[in-house]
Amino acid sequence: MARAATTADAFNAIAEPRRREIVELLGDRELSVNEIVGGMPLSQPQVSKHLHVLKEVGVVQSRKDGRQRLYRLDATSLRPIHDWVSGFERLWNERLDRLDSYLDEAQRKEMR
Amino acid sequence: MARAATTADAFNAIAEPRRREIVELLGDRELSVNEIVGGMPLSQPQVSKHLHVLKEVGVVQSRKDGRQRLYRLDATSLRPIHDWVSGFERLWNERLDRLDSYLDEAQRKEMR
DNA sequence: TTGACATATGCTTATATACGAATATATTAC
DNA sequence: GTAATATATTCGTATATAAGCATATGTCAA
Repeated sequence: MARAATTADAFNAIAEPRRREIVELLGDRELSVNEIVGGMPLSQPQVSKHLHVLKEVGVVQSRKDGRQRLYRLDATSLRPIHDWVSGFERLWNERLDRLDSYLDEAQRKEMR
Repeated sequence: MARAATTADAFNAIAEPRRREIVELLGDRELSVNEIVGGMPLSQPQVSKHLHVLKEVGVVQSRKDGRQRLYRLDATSLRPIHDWVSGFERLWNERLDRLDSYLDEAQRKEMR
């Protein structure tokens, strides 16, 4: 089996640095494709392709406006990622980390 | 050019669902390879390979213990992901979202 | 040393990119 | 209709998996 498709979920779509850049640009406001192209060193076709991927996983939405197509971020799609990572947040808190180490050690001793 | 390597950074390493499962298992405590294998429907070689990827990006660390090799999560490696996604957290807060829409609209009108 | 156990590595295959370049498809203006 | 602008799609290529299977490496025990 090959690697999961970039369109499999937001995790995969966002793994690509360029797509994260695009998401960042859209964090401020709705943008046309060309505005995005102007904001990063990437060709128009590449931007369109990345937008396609982002749209397929629901990270962005688009609407027509004349001959432009305006894209905007749908931040709720990023929430699963946030939730998943947040589950480990306490582990990188120094104070709790020390407590954890203590508890882990105690648990390990107990299991012997 | 091909897709970025899974070992490029934590974003790419974590895009793989199986690797996220492994990370979740390690969230509780240090585990041996076989303990991980027992905790998910994956062969030992596959688990070892996934652990290799996770280790290369610093998501896990390992130490020898007799003929076992114990892996543990280094949660700080997940922090960049948390930080990046958190930057958009306010956007999925309903109340603030409405305010944003208002401000965006006002800004767009202003720019015409 | 031999054997059993734990883990890592090598090989093959099917598949999916990301980019570049060219081209196709709208949509508006003249 | 024609040209110009904005965006999407197609094609070719180099590259990188993830899984399955076999096998190598390492470590302890008798």
